Amino acid sequence: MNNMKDRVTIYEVAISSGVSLATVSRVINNNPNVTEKTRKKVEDTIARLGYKPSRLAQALATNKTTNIGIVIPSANYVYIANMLNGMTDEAKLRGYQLTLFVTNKSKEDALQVVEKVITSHVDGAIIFDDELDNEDINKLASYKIPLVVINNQVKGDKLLSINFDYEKKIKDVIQQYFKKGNKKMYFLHLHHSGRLLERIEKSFIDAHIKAGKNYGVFSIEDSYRQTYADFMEIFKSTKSGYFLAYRDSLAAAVINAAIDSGLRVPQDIEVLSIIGTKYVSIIRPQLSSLHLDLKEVGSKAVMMLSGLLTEEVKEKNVEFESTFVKRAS
Amino acid sequence: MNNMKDRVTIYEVAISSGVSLATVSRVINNNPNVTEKTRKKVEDTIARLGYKPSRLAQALATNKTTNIGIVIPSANYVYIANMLNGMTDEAKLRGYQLTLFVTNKSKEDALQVVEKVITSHVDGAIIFDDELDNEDINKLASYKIPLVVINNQVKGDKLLSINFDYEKKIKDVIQQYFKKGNKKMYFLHLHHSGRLLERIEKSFIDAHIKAGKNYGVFSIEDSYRQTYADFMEIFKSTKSGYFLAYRDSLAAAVINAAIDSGLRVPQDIEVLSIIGTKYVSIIRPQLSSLHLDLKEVGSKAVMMLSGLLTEEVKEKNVEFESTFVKRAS
DNA sequence: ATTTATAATGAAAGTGTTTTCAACCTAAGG
DNA sequence: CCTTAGGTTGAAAACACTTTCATTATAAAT
Repeated sequence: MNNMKDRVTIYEVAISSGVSLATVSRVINNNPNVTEKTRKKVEDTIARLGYKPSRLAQALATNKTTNIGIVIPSANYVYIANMLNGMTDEAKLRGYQLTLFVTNKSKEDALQVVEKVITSHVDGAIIFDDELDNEDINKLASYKIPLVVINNQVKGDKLLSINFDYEKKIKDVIQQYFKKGNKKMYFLHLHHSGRLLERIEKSFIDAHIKAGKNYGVFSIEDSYRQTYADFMEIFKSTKSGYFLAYRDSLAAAVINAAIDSGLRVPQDIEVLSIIGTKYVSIIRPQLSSLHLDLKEVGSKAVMMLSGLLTEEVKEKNVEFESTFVKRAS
Repeated sequence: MNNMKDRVTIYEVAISSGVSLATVSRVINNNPNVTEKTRKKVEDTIARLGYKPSRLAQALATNKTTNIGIVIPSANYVYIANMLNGMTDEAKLRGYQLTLFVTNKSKEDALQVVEKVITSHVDGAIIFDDELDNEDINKLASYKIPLVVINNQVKGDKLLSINFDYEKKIKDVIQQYFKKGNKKMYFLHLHHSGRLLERIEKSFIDAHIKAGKNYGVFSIEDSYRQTYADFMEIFKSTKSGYFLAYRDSLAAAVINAAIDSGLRVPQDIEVLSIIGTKYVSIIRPQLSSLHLDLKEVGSKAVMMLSGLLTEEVKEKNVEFESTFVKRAS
């Protein structure tokens, strides 16, 4: 049995149902200017032949691909997976496909990604990656690619943005802590973590300077294993402190190292994970975190982009508010 | 300053450099049959005009998109994120883009996804989703879409496959346990978890029947929170057991519930996470698991598909071997 | 029955490339 | 100096659609 199908084209459908290409096209696109009779006829032969329009040819003709590009540093982070989850759901609802572009946190790759996005003919793109700077994003914009930019401080006339209030919230948390807490606070500085974290770090430092308080910064690798090892070392001498880490896996490294060093959480060591995923409550002791519904962010981003594409922009900038959730750490 | 660019076409490049479309095309595609002189001339005007070939038009003309479709149940699982990570890296290396198709574990969505993959003109697809059955996959194959199928028992002439040895390994683990362990074993049955888990469950049950041993099955939701709640209840009466859970977040639910119920791990309660991600060693007590490098699986899948596309198939079926890693649970 | 307005249809051009084939040019060989 | 072979080039068709505009068919109005 040879049921291999050669792609059937609109041309064959037209011939086979005795109408013109234009009419078939109208049927496909639900154009009302077709008699019920011919519509039925065409639909029948479409079904009989198993015709499926080529999105490629449609895209070329209409200059719309129904593809949207997603620019992220990597697919491997849980918080990004959460966001992707929201995006895929919303995209499916609205008939878009998602194409992934990952920068791997490298400037070189980021430049490549910009080129790829331009030549890929996406209808628009969502950028959640602060490896892309003003120049990159303006380049995309100059190619008339509608953009939603998440948590990246770039400016631009046409672009929509979503921002988080991490910097502000961190400041609040710190202020609050100054009143009651007594441990020295430490910020975990990550290399190549992007400008969001830099801004948060600045926020952290500013708050301390303003209050005339002492603080510490540890530089760590973006690796649970390495951070755990580092802190096993650190906790040989440092016996107390309040540690602010970017993600829950890094915060978990601190917490686990503390406990494995015989320190008590939160009596001796306190830990805050800035970006919390569902693992904050799986890890024991449970991690305090700034909670944000990343899935919601993802679907919001797609909604906004979709609005931009259909020229029904409702909000140009939305800010997501995170909430500080105090857990056992 | 208006630096908005209208897309410059190959036509304009041809005019502007005084050659034909064909020649420009040759330059773009590194066709050797072009004199250095004209090549230089064309390349200069390409640079000057900022011309970028339209991948859409190229795709239509060549019937190649350099896009590959990735079919997954959801982007939200860590093990899938790991695999995606391997895929994006390998795809970048080989010049492919990844387009996501998620089925949401619904048969209806799966059918839609099949249609979308067909009309999307991907060069090939990687399927890691056992919501797609023989019929679906044969349909894709009948449209001549090169396929790599991961952990899905479908048969097919042209398709490449990657499989895991979970069923066999589970059997081994159980046999081993029969020799030394004394707790009753329980399998955590997930609704809508797909046929992979069903096969593993069958493997589990078979092993017990064969050995004439007693076993238990708990039906759970695919949710950490719910599973945790369920087991807080279960542990009021059940005070010991060896629990096999599909993913680490579910295994963690059991372990946390056990500990929060005052039971000891592993003295009273033992837990095995079948699919382990990096969280198995973050969670305390650390989870025993079957270890598999999912990132590697992802890149292997892309390599294989890439081979299929360039007609250099080396392996038709590869089996990834998982290793049982005994940790503190 | 004739005119008029409107709805349905088709021809053809447009979308931005690649590719085939014929034509052309150049340099080598006689 | 002429022929020939080989490498370079361009014209035009092909890819699978959409869309505009002109034409034809249909129904309504006189």
